[in-house]
Amino acid sequence: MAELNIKRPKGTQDITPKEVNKWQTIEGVCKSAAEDYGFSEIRTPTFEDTKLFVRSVGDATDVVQKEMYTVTSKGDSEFTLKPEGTAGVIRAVIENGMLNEAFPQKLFYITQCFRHEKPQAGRLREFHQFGCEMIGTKSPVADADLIMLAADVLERIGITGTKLNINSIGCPSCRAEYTKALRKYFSKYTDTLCETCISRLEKNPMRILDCKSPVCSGIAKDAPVILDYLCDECKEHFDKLKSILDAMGIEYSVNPRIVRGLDYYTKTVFEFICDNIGAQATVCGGGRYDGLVQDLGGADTPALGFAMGIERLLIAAKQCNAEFIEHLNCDIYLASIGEDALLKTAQLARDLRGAGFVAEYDIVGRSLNAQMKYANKINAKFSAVIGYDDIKKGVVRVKNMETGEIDNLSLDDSFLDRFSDVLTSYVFGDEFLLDKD
RNA sequence: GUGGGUAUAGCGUAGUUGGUUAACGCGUCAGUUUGUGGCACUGAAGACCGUGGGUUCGAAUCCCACUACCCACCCCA
Repeated sequence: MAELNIKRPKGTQDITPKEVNKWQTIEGVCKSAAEDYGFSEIRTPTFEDTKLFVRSVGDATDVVQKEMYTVTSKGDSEFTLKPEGTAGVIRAVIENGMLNEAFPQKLFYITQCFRHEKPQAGRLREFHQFGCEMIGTKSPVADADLIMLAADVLERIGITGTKLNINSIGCPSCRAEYTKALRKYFSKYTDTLCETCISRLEKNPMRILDCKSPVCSGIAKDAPVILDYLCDECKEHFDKLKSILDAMGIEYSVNPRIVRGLDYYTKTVFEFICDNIGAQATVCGGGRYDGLVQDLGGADTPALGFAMGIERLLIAAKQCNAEFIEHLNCDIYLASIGEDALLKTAQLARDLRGAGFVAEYDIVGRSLNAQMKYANKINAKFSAVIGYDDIKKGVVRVKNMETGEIDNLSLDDSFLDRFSDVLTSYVFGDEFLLDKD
Protein backbone atom coordinates (compact mmCIF):
# COMPACT_ATOMS: atom_id res chain seq x y z
CA MET A 1 0.00 0.00 0.00
CA ALA A 2 1.39 3.34 -0.99
CA GLU A 3 2.11 5.59 1.91
CA LEU A 4 0.18 8.80 1.96
CA ASN A 5 2.01 11.80 3.20
CA ILE A 6 -0.35 14.67 2.79
CA LYS A 7 0.62 17.91 4.40
CA ARG A 8 -1.21 21.15 4.70
CA PRO A 9 -0.73 23.55 1.83
CA LYS A 10 2.06 26.07 2.07
CA GLY A 11 1.12 29.19 3.93
CA THR A 12 -1.80 27.64 5.79
CA GLN A 13 -1.98 26.65 9.41
CA ASP A 14 -3.78 24.36 11.78
CA ILE A 15 -5.14 25.91 14.92
CA THR A 16 -4.92 23.19 17.52
CA PRO A 17 -6.90 23.06 20.77
CA LYS A 18 -3.83 24.40 22.57
CA GLU A 19 -3.95 27.54 20.46
CA VAL A 20 -7.63 27.97 19.85
CA ASN A 21 -8.34 29.71 23.13
CA LYS A 22 -6.03 32.53 22.05
CA TRP A 23 -8.00 32.93 18.86
CA GLN A 24 -11.27 32.87 20.76
CA THR A 25 -9.95 35.54 23.08
CA ILE A 26 -8.92 37.86 20.30
CA GLU A 27 -12.02 37.27 18.23
CA GLY A 28 -14.13 37.88 21.31
CA VAL A 29 -12.40 41.15 22.10
CA CYS A 30 -12.74 42.36 18.51
CA LYS A 31 -16.40 41.48 18.42
CA SER A 32 -17.32 43.05 21.73
CA ALA A 33 -15.31 46.22 21.09
CA ALA A 34 -16.93 46.66 17.67
CA GLU A 35 -20.35 46.11 19.19
CA ASP A 36 -19.63 48.62 21.92
CA TYR A 37 -19.01 51.14 19.15
CA GLY A 38 -22.31 50.32 17.49
CA PHE A 39 -21.06 48.03 14.74
CA SER A 40 -22.99 44.98 13.55
CA GLU A 41 -21.48 41.85 12.11
CA ILE A 42 -21.79 41.13 8.41
CA ARG A 43 -20.76 37.90 6.68
CA THR A 44 -20.07 37.74 2.99
CA PRO A 45 -19.00 34.90 0.71
CA THR A 46 -15.51 33.45 0.78
CA PHE A 47 -15.26 33.91 -2.97
CA GLU A 48 -16.54 36.66 -5.20
CA ASP A 49 -16.65 37.55 -8.86
CA THR A 50 -13.05 38.30 -9.81
CA LYS A 51 -14.12 41.60 -11.33
CA LEU A 52 -15.10 42.87 -7.90
CA PHE A 53 -11.50 42.84 -6.70
CA VAL A 54 -10.04 44.03 -9.97
CA ARG A 55 -12.37 46.99 -9.82
CA SER A 56 -11.99 47.86 -6.13
CA VAL A 57 -8.49 46.85 -5.10
CA GLY A 58 -7.14 47.99 -8.46
CA ASP A 59 -5.82 46.11 -11.45
CA ALA A 60 -2.35 47.62 -11.10
CA THR A 61 -1.86 46.44 -7.52
CA ASP A 62 0.27 43.47 -6.53
CA VAL A 63 -2.71 41.94 -4.77
CA VAL A 64 -4.64 41.72 -8.02
CA GLN A 65 -1.75 41.16 -10.38
CA LYS A 66 -0.02 38.29 -8.67
CA GLU A 67 -1.63 37.28 -5.40
CA MET A 68 -5.20 36.24 -6.15
CA TYR A 69 -6.48 32.69 -5.99
CA THR A 70 -8.72 32.63 -9.00
CA VAL A 71 -10.80 29.67 -10.16
CA THR A 72 -13.29 29.09 -12.90
CA SER A 73 -16.30 27.11 -11.86
CA LYS A 74 -17.67 24.71 -14.47
CA GLY A 75 -16.97 27.14 -17.24
CA ASP A 76 -18.98 29.88 -15.55
CA SER A 77 -17.60 33.18 -14.43
CA GLU A 78 -14.23 33.62 -12.81
CA PHE A 79 -14.25 33.63 -9.06
CA THR A 80 -11.56 34.74 -6.63
CA LEU A 81 -11.01 33.81 -3.00
CA LYS A 82 -11.25 37.12 -1.20
CA PRO A 83 -7.86 38.75 -0.70
CA GLU A 84 -9.34 41.37 1.67
CA GLY A 85 -12.65 42.12 3.29
CA THR A 86 -13.79 45.56 2.23
CA ALA A 87 -14.79 44.89 -1.38
CA GLY A 88 -17.21 42.11 -0.48
CA VAL A 89 -18.79 44.16 2.28
CA ILE A 90 -19.39 47.14 0.01
CA ARG A 91 -20.76 44.88 -2.68
CA ALA A 92 -23.13 43.33 -0.14
CA VAL A 93 -24.22 46.70 1.18
CA ILE A 94 -25.15 47.84 -2.31
CA GLU A 95 -26.73 44.54 -3.31
CA ASN A 96 -28.90 44.33 -0.20
CA GLY A 97 -30.20 47.86 -0.45
CA MET A 98 -28.48 48.87 2.77
CA LEU A 99 -27.62 52.24 1.30
CA ASN A 100 -31.28 53.11 1.89
CA GLU A 101 -31.02 52.42 5.60
CA ALA A 102 -29.99 54.85 8.29
CA PHE A 103 -26.52 56.28 7.84
CA PRO A 104 -23.90 55.58 8.81
CA GLN A 105 -23.89 51.85 8.29
CA LYS A 106 -21.37 50.45 10.74
CA LEU A 107 -20.27 46.92 9.97
CA PHE A 108 -17.61 44.53 11.17
CA TYR A 109 -16.40 41.11 10.07
CA ILE A 110 -13.94 38.42 11.03
CA THR A 111 -13.02 36.37 8.02
CA GLN A 112 -10.25 34.44 6.37
CA CYS A 113 -8.50 36.01 3.38
CA PHE A 114 -6.29 34.48 0.72
CA ARG A 115 -3.24 35.85 -1.01
CA HIS A 116 -0.69 33.85 -2.94
CA GLU A 117 2.45 35.24 -1.34
CA LYS A 118 5.61 33.71 -0.06
CA PRO A 119 4.96 32.99 3.60
CA GLN A 120 7.04 34.48 6.38
CA ALA A 121 6.54 35.68 9.93
CA GLY A 122 3.15 37.39 10.13
CA ARG A 123 2.28 36.62 6.54
CA LEU A 124 0.35 33.58 5.39
CA ARG A 125 -1.54 32.56 2.28
CA GLU A 126 -4.68 31.94 4.24
CA PHE A 127 -4.90 34.52 6.98
CA HIS A 128 -7.61 36.15 9.03
CA GLN A 129 -8.78 39.70 9.22
CA PHE A 130 -10.95 41.58 11.64
CA GLY A 131 -12.32 44.59 9.80
CA CYS A 132 -14.67 47.49 10.45
CA GLU A 133 -16.36 49.64 7.85
CA MET A 134 -18.35 52.87 8.20
CA ILE A 135 -20.47 53.81 5.24
CA GLY A 136 -22.24 57.12 4.76
CA THR A 137 -20.27 59.76 6.61
CA LYS A 138 -17.71 62.18 5.27
CA SER A 139 -17.04 63.87 8.59
CA PRO A 140 -13.49 63.66 9.98
CA VAL A 141 -15.13 62.83 13.31
CA ALA A 142 -15.90 59.42 11.81
CA ASP A 143 -12.22 58.99 10.92
CA ALA A 144 -11.29 59.77 14.49
CA ASP A 145 -13.97 57.51 15.93
CA LEU A 146 -12.78 54.64 13.78
CA ILE A 147 -9.19 55.17 14.83
CA MET A 148 -10.35 55.29 18.43
CA LEU A 149 -12.01 51.91 17.96
CA ALA A 150 -8.86 50.43 16.48
CA ALA A 151 -6.77 51.78 19.33
CA ASP A 152 -9.30 50.40 21.81
CA VAL A 153 -9.20 46.94 20.30
CA LEU A 154 -5.41 46.84 20.59
CA GLU A 155 -5.57 48.06 24.15
CA ARG A 156 -8.29 45.61 25.16
CA ILE A 157 -6.30 42.72 23.76
CA GLY A 158 -3.36 43.92 25.80
CA ILE A 159 -1.10 44.99 22.96
CA THR A 160 1.03 47.89 24.10
CA GLY A 161 3.69 49.97 22.44
CA THR A 162 2.06 50.32 19.06
CA LYS A 163 2.53 53.47 17.04
CA LEU A 164 -0.19 55.16 15.05
CA ASN A 165 0.86 56.75 11.76
CA ILE A 166 -1.56 58.87 9.80
CA ASN A 167 -1.45 60.59 6.46
CA SER A 168 -3.74 61.99 3.83
CA ILE A 169 -3.37 60.93 0.26
CA GLY A 170 -5.97 63.40 -0.97
CA CYS A 171 -8.86 63.05 -3.30
CA PRO A 172 -8.56 62.15 -7.00
CA SER A 173 -8.22 65.78 -7.99
CA CYS A 174 -5.43 66.83 -5.65
CA ARG A 175 -3.71 63.51 -6.00
CA ALA A 176 -3.45 64.04 -9.74
CA GLU A 177 -1.54 67.25 -9.10
CA TYR A 178 0.71 65.53 -6.64
CA THR A 179 1.38 62.58 -8.90
CA LYS A 180 2.42 64.97 -11.61
CA ALA A 181 4.86 66.65 -9.24
CA LEU A 182 6.26 63.31 -8.14
CA ARG A 183 6.85 62.15 -11.69
CA LYS A 184 8.64 65.36 -12.41
CA TYR A 185 10.85 64.94 -9.35
CA PHE A 186 11.69 61.25 -9.72
CA SER A 187 12.24 61.36 -13.47
CA LYS A 188 15.45 63.22 -12.69
CA TYR A 189 16.77 60.04 -11.08
CA THR A 190 15.80 57.39 -13.61
CA ASP A 191 19.35 56.09 -13.79
CA THR A 192 19.66 55.52 -10.04
CA LEU A 193 16.21 54.32 -8.97
CA CYS A 194 15.69 50.58 -8.56
CA GLU A 195 14.00 48.60 -11.28
CA THR A 196 10.63 48.28 -9.63
CA CYS A 197 10.58 51.98 -8.89
CA ILE A 198 11.22 52.79 -12.54
CA SER A 199 8.05 50.91 -13.40
CA ARG A 200 6.26 52.56 -10.48
CA LEU A 201 7.12 55.92 -12.00
CA GLU A 202 4.58 55.23 -14.71
CA LYS A 203 1.93 53.33 -12.82
CA ASN A 204 1.87 54.78 -9.35
CA PRO A 205 4.76 57.04 -8.37
CA MET A 206 3.46 57.33 -4.80
CA ARG A 207 4.67 53.83 -4.17
CA ILE A 208 8.27 54.95 -4.66
CA LEU A 209 7.94 56.81 -1.37
CA ASP A 210 7.46 53.47 0.33
CA CYS A 211 10.46 51.73 -1.30
CA LYS A 212 12.88 50.34 1.25
CA SER A 213 15.86 50.30 -1.05
CA PRO A 214 18.35 52.71 0.53
CA VAL A 215 18.94 54.42 -2.79
CA CYS A 216 15.29 55.02 -3.52
CA SER A 217 14.40 56.05 0.02
CA GLY A 218 17.36 58.44 -0.05
CA ILE A 219 16.00 60.05 -3.16
CA ALA A 220 12.45 59.94 -1.79
CA LYS A 221 13.52 61.86 1.30
CA ASP A 222 13.52 65.13 -0.62
CA ALA A 223 10.54 64.34 -2.83
CA PRO A 224 7.49 66.58 -2.78
CA VAL A 225 5.13 65.85 0.10
CA ILE A 226 1.47 65.07 -0.54
CA LEU A 227 0.37 67.29 2.31
CA ASP A 228 1.61 70.32 0.39
CA TYR A 229 -0.60 69.46 -2.53
CA LEU A 230 -3.90 68.79 -0.79
CA CYS A 231 -6.87 70.75 -2.04
CA ASP A 232 -8.68 72.96 0.47
CA GLU A 233 -11.31 70.36 1.29
CA CYS A 234 -8.80 67.58 1.86
CA LYS A 235 -6.53 69.82 3.86
CA GLU A 236 -9.36 70.93 6.11
CA HIS A 237 -10.46 67.32 6.57
CA PHE A 238 -6.98 66.28 7.62
CA ASP A 239 -6.47 69.25 9.95
CA LYS A 240 -9.80 68.58 11.58
CA LEU A 241 -8.92 64.93 12.09
CA LYS A 242 -5.65 65.84 13.76
CA SER A 243 -7.31 68.28 16.13
CA ILE A 244 -9.95 65.73 17.08
CA LEU A 245 -7.30 63.09 17.74
CA ASP A 246 -5.44 65.64 19.85
CA ALA A 247 -8.60 66.36 21.80
CA MET A 248 -9.19 62.65 22.32
CA GLY A 249 -5.66 62.20 23.59
CA ILE A 250 -4.79 59.69 20.90
CA GLU A 251 -1.12 59.87 20.05
CA TYR A 252 -0.10 59.72 16.43
CA SER A 253 2.55 60.86 14.07
CA VAL A 254 2.00 62.23 10.64
CA ASN A 255 3.96 60.15 8.21
CA PRO A 256 3.70 61.49 4.68
CA ARG A 257 5.37 58.37 3.38
CA ILE A 258 2.65 55.90 4.28
CA VAL A 259 0.71 54.89 1.23
CA ARG A 260 -1.82 52.12 1.29
CA GLY A 261 -1.31 49.54 -1.40
CA LEU A 262 -4.95 49.24 -2.40
CA ASP A 263 -6.22 51.70 -4.96
CA TYR A 264 -9.52 52.59 -3.32
CA TYR A 265 -8.10 54.74 -0.53
CA THR A 266 -8.68 58.50 -0.49
CA LYS A 267 -7.92 61.24 2.02
CA THR A 268 -7.15 59.71 5.42
CA VAL A 269 -4.93 56.64 5.62
CA PHE A 270 -3.51 55.23 8.82
CA GLU A 271 -1.70 52.26 10.25
CA PHE A 272 -0.77 50.91 13.64
CA ILE A 273 2.78 49.58 13.78
CA CYS A 274 4.14 47.06 16.25
CA ASP A 275 7.92 46.89 16.25
CA ASN A 276 8.60 43.58 17.91
CA ILE A 277 6.66 41.16 15.73
CA GLY A 278 9.04 40.81 12.80
CA ALA A 279 9.23 42.48 9.45
CA GLN A 280 5.47 42.46 8.91
CA ALA A 281 4.89 45.11 11.52
CA THR A 282 1.60 46.61 10.39
CA VAL A 283 -0.96 45.26 12.79
CA CYS A 284 -3.80 47.44 11.53
CA GLY A 285 -4.25 49.40 8.33
CA GLY A 286 -7.09 51.46 7.02
CA GLY A 287 -8.43 54.70 5.75
CA ARG A 288 -11.11 56.43 3.74
CA TYR A 289 -12.42 55.20 0.44
CA ASP A 290 -14.91 57.85 -0.58
CA GLY A 291 -15.11 56.73 -4.20
CA LEU A 292 -15.50 53.00 -3.77
CA VAL A 293 -19.24 52.71 -3.25
CA GLN A 294 -19.92 54.62 -6.43
CA ASP A 295 -17.23 52.70 -8.32
CA LEU A 296 -19.03 49.49 -7.44
CA GLY A 297 -22.35 50.77 -8.70
CA GLY A 298 -23.87 52.38 -5.62
CA ALA A 299 -24.85 55.97 -5.04
CA ASP A 300 -22.01 58.39 -4.38
CA THR A 301 -21.38 57.59 -0.71
CA PRO A 302 -18.34 58.36 1.44
CA ALA A 303 -16.95 55.49 3.52
CA LEU A 304 -13.98 54.37 5.54
CA GLY A 305 -12.65 51.34 7.37
CA PHE A 306 -9.74 49.38 8.70
CA ALA A 307 -8.58 45.79 8.92
CA MET A 308 -6.39 44.00 11.42
CA GLY A 309 -4.47 40.82 10.74
CA ILE A 310 -5.47 38.40 13.49
CA GLU A 311 -2.28 36.36 13.15
CA ARG A 312 -0.29 39.53 13.72
CA LEU A 313 -2.46 40.52 16.67
CA LEU A 314 -1.71 37.10 18.14
CA ILE A 315 2.04 37.50 17.75
CA ALA A 316 1.88 40.99 19.22
CA ALA A 317 -0.31 39.84 22.10
CA LYS A 318 2.12 37.07 22.97
CA GLN A 319 5.02 39.51 22.85
CA CYS A 320 3.13 41.71 25.28
CA ASN A 321 2.29 38.75 27.54
CA ALA A 322 -1.39 39.47 27.12
CA GLU A 323 -3.79 37.22 29.01
CA PHE A 324 -5.97 34.72 27.22
CA ILE A 325 -9.13 33.06 28.43
CA GLU A 326 -8.59 29.50 29.51
CA HIS A 327 -10.39 26.53 28.16
CA LEU A 328 -13.29 25.06 30.05
CA ASN A 329 -11.88 22.58 32.50
CA CYS A 330 -13.58 19.44 33.56
CA ASP A 331 -15.86 20.08 36.54
CA ILE A 332 -16.02 16.48 37.64
CA TYR A 333 -14.51 13.19 36.59
CA LEU A 334 -16.60 10.15 37.47
CA ALA A 335 -14.40 7.15 38.09
CA SER A 336 -15.99 3.73 38.28
CA ILE A 337 -15.17 0.23 39.40
CA GLY A 338 -16.99 -2.47 37.53
CA GLU A 339 -19.61 -2.60 34.80
CA ASP A 340 -22.64 -1.58 36.88
CA ALA A 341 -20.80 1.38 38.28
CA LEU A 342 -19.63 2.38 34.83
CA LEU A 343 -23.21 2.53 33.61
CA LYS A 344 -24.15 4.54 36.68
CA THR A 345 -21.41 7.08 35.94
CA ALA A 346 -22.55 7.34 32.34
CA GLN A 347 -26.05 8.15 33.54
CA LEU A 348 -24.76 10.60 36.09
CA ALA A 349 -22.53 12.26 33.51
CA ARG A 350 -25.52 12.80 31.27
CA ASP A 351 -27.49 14.40 34.08
CA LEU A 352 -24.58 16.61 35.05
CA ARG A 353 -23.99 17.64 31.46
CA GLY A 354 -27.65 18.43 31.06
CA ALA A 355 -27.35 20.72 34.05
CA GLY A 356 -24.47 22.55 32.41
CA PHE A 357 -21.51 20.90 34.11
CA VAL A 358 -18.51 19.56 32.28
CA ALA A 359 -18.53 15.90 33.32
CA GLU A 360 -16.43 13.01 32.12
CA TYR A 361 -16.34 9.31 32.89
CA ASP A 362 -14.26 6.33 31.80
CA ILE A 363 -14.82 5.61 28.13
CA VAL A 364 -11.46 3.90 27.75
CA GLY A 365 -11.62 1.03 30.21
CA ARG A 366 -8.87 2.10 32.55
CA SER A 367 -8.01 0.84 36.00
CA LEU A 368 -9.12 3.02 38.88
CA ASN A 369 -5.59 4.24 39.32
CA ALA A 370 -5.34 5.18 35.68
CA GLN A 371 -8.72 6.89 35.84
CA MET A 372 -7.54 9.05 38.71
CA LYS A 373 -4.35 9.89 36.88
CA TYR A 374 -6.39 10.90 33.89
CA ALA A 375 -8.68 13.03 36.06
CA ASN A 376 -5.61 14.78 37.35
CA LYS A 377 -4.17 15.24 33.88
CA ILE A 378 -7.25 16.89 32.46
CA ASN A 379 -7.32 19.18 35.46
CA ALA A 380 -10.68 18.06 36.75
CA LYS A 381 -11.92 20.22 39.62
CA PHE A 382 -13.57 17.26 41.32
CA SER A 383 -13.55 13.53 41.05
CA ALA A 384 -15.95 10.90 42.31
CA VAL A 385 -15.42 7.17 42.62
CA ILE A 386 -18.37 4.87 42.27
CA GLY A 387 -18.31 1.13 42.97
CA TYR A 388 -20.79 -1.58 43.97
CA ASP A 389 -20.94 -0.53 47.59
CA ASP A 390 -21.65 3.06 46.73
CA ILE A 391 -24.59 2.21 44.56
CA LYS A 392 -25.90 -0.03 47.32
CA LYS A 393 -25.40 2.60 50.02
CA GLY A 394 -26.50 5.40 47.77
CA VAL A 395 -23.53 7.54 48.69
CA VAL A 396 -20.77 8.93 46.58
CA ARG A 397 -17.54 10.44 47.80
CA VAL A 398 -16.73 13.61 45.87
CA LYS A 399 -13.14 14.73 46.07
CA ASN A 400 -11.80 18.20 45.63
CA MET A 401 -8.78 17.52 43.45
CA GLU A 402 -6.94 20.59 44.62
CA THR A 403 -7.24 20.18 48.37
CA GLY A 404 -7.97 16.48 48.55
CA GLU A 405 -11.02 17.12 50.71
CA ILE A 406 -13.81 14.61 50.37
CA ASP A 407 -17.55 15.27 50.67
CA ASN A 408 -20.16 12.55 50.96
CA LEU A 409 -23.08 13.23 48.66
CA SER A 410 -26.10 11.01 48.47
CA LEU A 411 -26.53 9.33 45.15
CA ASP A 412 -30.15 10.30 44.50
CA ASP A 413 -32.14 13.14 42.96
CA SER A 414 -30.53 15.66 45.25
CA PHE A 415 -27.09 14.93 43.83
CA LEU A 416 -27.16 17.59 41.14
CA ASP A 417 -28.15 20.35 43.55
CA ARG A 418 -25.64 19.28 46.15
CA PHE A 419 -22.85 19.07 43.61
CA SER A 420 -23.83 22.45 42.26
CA ASP A 421 -23.37 23.88 45.77
CA VAL A 422 -20.02 22.20 46.15
CA LEU A 423 -18.84 23.56 42.83
CA THR A 424 -20.13 27.03 43.56
CA SER A 425 -18.28 27.20 46.82
CA TYR A 426 -15.18 25.90 45.06
CA VAL A 427 -15.31 28.63 42.45
CA PHE A 428 -16.66 31.58 44.41
CA GLY A 429 -16.21 30.72 48.08
CA ASP A 430 -18.68 29.66 50.75
CA GLU A 431 -20.39 33.03 51.21
CA PHE A 432 -22.13 32.63 47.86
CA LEU A 433 -24.10 29.75 49.29
CA LEU A 434 -25.67 31.70 52.15
CA ASP A 435 -28.66 32.87 50.13
CA LYS A 436 -29.65 29.36 49.25
CA ASP A 437 -29.90 27.96 52.74
C1' G B 1 9.76 35.95 -8.23
C1' U B 2 15.05 36.91 -5.48
C1' G B 3 18.29 35.99 -1.31
C1' G B 4 19.93 33.58 3.56
C1' G B 5 19.23 29.69 7.30
C1' U B 6 17.45 24.98 9.04
C1' A B 7 16.02 19.63 8.50
C1' U B 8 17.56 13.48 14.14
C1' A B 9 10.65 9.96 17.88
C1' G B 10 4.39 13.85 19.07
C1' C B 11 7.48 18.32 21.02
C1' G B 12 12.46 20.22 22.43
C1' U B 13 17.43 18.64 21.76
C1' A B 14 22.57 15.67 21.96
C1' G B 15 25.31 13.13 18.65
C1' U B 16 32.26 15.72 13.34
C1' U B 17 39.35 12.96 12.91
C1' G B 18 33.03 8.47 9.39
C1' G B 19 32.98 2.58 13.19
C1' U B 20 28.28 -2.35 16.48
C1' U B 21 21.85 -2.09 18.58
C1' A B 22 21.23 6.46 17.25
C1' A B 23 21.15 9.12 23.02
C1' C B 24 18.55 12.54 26.54
C1' G B 25 14.45 15.61 28.51
C1' C B 26 9.21 16.49 28.12
C1' G B 27 4.88 14.02 26.51
C1' U B 28 2.05 9.18 25.71
C1' C B 29 0.83 4.14 27.67
C1' A B 30 1.37 0.51 31.53
C1' G B 31 3.05 -1.26 36.31
C1' U B 32 4.62 -0.53 41.60
C1' U B 33 -1.04 0.71 43.79
C1' U B 34 -8.54 -4.26 42.00
C1' G B 35 -11.45 2.12 46.53
C1' U B 36 -8.54 7.32 44.98
C1' G B 37 -4.62 11.57 41.29
C1' G B 38 -0.21 14.98 41.70
C1' C B 39 5.72 12.89 43.88
C1' A B 40 8.99 8.81 43.14
C1' C B 41 10.67 4.37 40.91
C1' U B 42 10.31 0.42 36.93
C1' G B 43 9.08 -0.77 32.12
C1' A B 44 6.90 -0.14 27.10
C1' A B 45 5.60 2.03 22.58
C1' G B 46 7.49 5.63 19.28
C1' A B 47 12.95 7.62 14.40
C1' C B 48 14.36 3.29 7.79
C1' C B 49 18.47 10.58 11.27
C1' G B 50 13.72 15.39 5.16
C1' U B 51 14.05 12.70 -0.06
C1' G B 52 17.18 10.66 -3.95
C1' G B 53 21.91 9.73 -5.59
C1' G B 54 27.39 9.48 -4.77
C1' U B 55 32.27 8.46 -1.98
C1' U B 56 33.60 4.26 1.48
C1' C B 57 34.62 -2.25 3.85
C1' G B 58 31.29 1.06 6.72
C1' A B 59 27.48 7.48 6.43
C1' A B 60 22.93 10.90 10.99
C1' U B 61 28.19 12.46 10.20
C1' C B 62 31.69 13.77 3.85
C1' C B 63 29.96 15.38 -1.49
C1' C B 64 25.92 16.56 -5.15
C1' A B 65 20.90 17.32 -6.37
C1' C B 66 15.97 17.87 -4.86
C1' U B 67 12.05 18.97 -1.43
C1' A B 68 9.91 21.10 2.80
C1' C B 69 9.91 24.62 6.54
C1' C B 70 11.74 29.25 8.69
C1' C B 71 13.59 34.28 8.09
C1' A B 72 14.26 38.49 4.93
C1' C B 73 13.41 41.33 0.15
C1' C B 74 8.87 42.62 -2.32
C1' C B 75 3.85 43.46 -0.90
C1' C B 76 0.32 44.00 2.83
C1' A B 77 -3.12 42.95 7.56
